Amino acid sequence: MTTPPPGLRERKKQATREALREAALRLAVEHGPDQVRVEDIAEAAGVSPRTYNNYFASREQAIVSAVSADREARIAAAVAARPAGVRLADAIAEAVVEQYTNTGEHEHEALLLITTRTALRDAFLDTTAGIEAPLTAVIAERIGDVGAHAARVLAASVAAAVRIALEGWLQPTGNAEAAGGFGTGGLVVPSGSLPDRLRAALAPLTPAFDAAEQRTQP
Amino acid sequence: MTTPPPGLRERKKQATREALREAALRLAVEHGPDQVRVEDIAEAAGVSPRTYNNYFASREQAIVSAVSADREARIAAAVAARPAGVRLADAIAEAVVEQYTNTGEHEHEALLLITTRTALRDAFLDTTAGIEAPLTAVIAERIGDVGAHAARVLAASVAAAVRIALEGWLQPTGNAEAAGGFGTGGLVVPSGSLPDRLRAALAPLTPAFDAAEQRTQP
DNA sequence: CAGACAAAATGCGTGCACGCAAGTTTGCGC
DNA sequence: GCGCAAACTTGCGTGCACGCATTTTGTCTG
Repeated sequence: MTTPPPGLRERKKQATREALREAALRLAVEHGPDQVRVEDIAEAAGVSPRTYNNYFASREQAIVSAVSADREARIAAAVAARPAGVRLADAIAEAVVEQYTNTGEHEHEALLLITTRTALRDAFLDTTAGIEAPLTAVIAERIGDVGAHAARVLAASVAAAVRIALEGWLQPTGNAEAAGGFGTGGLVVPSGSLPDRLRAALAPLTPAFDAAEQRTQP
Repeated sequence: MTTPPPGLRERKKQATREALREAALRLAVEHGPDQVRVEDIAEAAGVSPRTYNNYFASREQAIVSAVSADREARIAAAVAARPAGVRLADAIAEAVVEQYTNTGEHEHEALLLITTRTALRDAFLDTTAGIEAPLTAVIAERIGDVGAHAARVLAASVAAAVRIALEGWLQPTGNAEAAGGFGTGGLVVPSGSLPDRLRAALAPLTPAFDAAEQRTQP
């Protein structure tokens, strides 16, 4: 289940993908997100515009993917790396926080950019959906095949929680009427760091994980 | 907090929206989903193509919205209608099942259509996101303001679960390798009715709701 | 009722996503 | 090495989403 030897074909493909990522982000930072056309990105990466669209389904996706890279796979690996003794809920929370905390200098600059445009923000939030599949796998491994459904649902819930945490974190200035049709009541956390937000968002799901875990190892 | 008297303006707007919905679905059924251009839908509804895009952000959204209509608001109302005695998790599960079960003749025809195109299927699944906000409101009302965060997360989890249930239900034929990188283990529910799927998807979240509910009413 | 004001409809222009049908490269067995 | 099949790239054409400026249409007030 390891990488056999990645042939030339695959390596070239990854190189192109990386070139597009890098070009997209760099141009967006240099000239502003709205002043960059797909044509420019493709040219900077040395491919045709049509090829660009074989790699990314939207302009925003390319820019954002330079930041999110392949966090998806790393989260699953981070969960699997935790000793089997710790509670599943804790293992996941720690892994998630860990993977969303490596804010390199380079990335921080990009995040500021993302905050400025709603389309970019949305694209970034959509990347959380990518962690569902890997998470489903590791969760299912813990709670056994009888909980295959549950694994899927729990993974999706985690993704949703992470999304919510990021959503609030990327909010430039605090605003009200965010929840659903009525003010949030007035006493929500004003801002908070990203790790705190992530932990807070994941906390409500803990009981569900505990229950799922206990059902298999009584 | 009731509807004062909805002016002519608002009524016309809803009429236009309804006309677009109806036209989109009808034309899609008649000529096939791919043979219908936005221009056709707009013309059938008696508005300009540009106006069409003021109501719907994509062609698929218009078609799908004829089915999903405003299930969002109805789900929240259905939850609120349950007596305060029943467990929150049960109230939500019942309300969700109830709202996704009224398969009118007309709707069933549309669902078959949706199954045939991936783009339509995705658009339909995306409608589940719309129930988050109303659900957040009703959940928050039950568990109090201290659980404002939790309400948001739980609502999103419910939406995710519903999405998963619908996803599986719309699958034309059973296929493997659906979960995350490895076979589902072999013993998942082959098909099942929609209500069953919904209940099964929501079940893993029950402990989380119980915990949230107890924290406020010990 | 007239005139001001807000909201929605419309026309136009631009960039984009993507299907399709070549053309080109890579991998592989002989 | 040779040639073939699959994978990837590219050009082209079409329909679409959406910003902007303008016109039309409710709505409110004196």
